[in-house]
Amino acid sequence: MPIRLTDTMTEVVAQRFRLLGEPMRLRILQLLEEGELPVNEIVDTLKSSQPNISKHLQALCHGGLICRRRDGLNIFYSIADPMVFKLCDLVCNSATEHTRARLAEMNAPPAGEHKTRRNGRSRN
Amino acid sequence: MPIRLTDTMTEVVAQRFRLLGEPMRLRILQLLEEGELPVNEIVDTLKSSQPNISKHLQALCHGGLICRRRDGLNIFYSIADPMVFKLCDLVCNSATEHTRARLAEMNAPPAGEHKTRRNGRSRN
DNA sequence: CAACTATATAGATATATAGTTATATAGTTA
DNA sequence: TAACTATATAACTATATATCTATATAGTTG
Repeated sequence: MPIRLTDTMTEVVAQRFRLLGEPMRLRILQLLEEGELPVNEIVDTLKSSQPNISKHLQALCHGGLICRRRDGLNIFYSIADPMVFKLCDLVCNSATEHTRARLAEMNAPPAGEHKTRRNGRSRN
Repeated sequence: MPIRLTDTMTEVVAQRFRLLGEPMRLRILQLLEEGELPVNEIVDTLKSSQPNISKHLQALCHGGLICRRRDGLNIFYSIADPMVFKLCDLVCNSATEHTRARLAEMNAPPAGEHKTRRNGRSRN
């Protein structure tokens, strides 16, 4: 079957990946992995502006990756979907391997791509 | 431990997620899941311009998610790292669940929160 | 109530990038 | 060689968004 996902679902999945495609948001998620935190602590730890952190928190919250709880003046954010860490591990391992392979390439001479003879069009 | 990833590694991981955060690239990956394909078939199937597809293919190739092989005039691309499908499945399931939860929220009255009853807040 | 604190939002700017059209490159075939 | 084909790249436009500053909102405390 050619299509695994509908167009709509593809958009949704892409949207989620994009949510994870920002270093600052990844840092926030890593921070929250230890447990819930109020905004000001995240701001202090990550050394960014409060509005910026708030915006990223909104984005993550809206995307369902974290959730919020109010306690007095503080808003505590926490991980809503631990799946993100599985994702990060997968990507991290894969990226590491890719980098290692590239380094190996640079050490070993490329030796030329073996040119295969053409075998007509591949209509399947 | 507060920090799971170094700053550099966080950037690398974010970069990879961003690579997956584009519907067109996800469609390309889904297409290639069936097997290697030359550029022109991808262009025909996805109904985008050839330069656009080529650019996305370059990005995916550079990121190590797909690899290329020349055969005569054709360049065949194929999946280099099947991990992407694990990622997609994870995200897909998580997103589906999130959507389902939201729908349930809309049906059930929001009795959970303490004092949020003064007026119907449209935002969430 | 006013003053204060914590967080959210609005508006502006700058950068990244998806898509376009036009052209270049590489390989093939006459 | 020139003509042709498949793919890549360049230059541009338009859109998205990360970050900033300033301000608004919500809750607390005097």
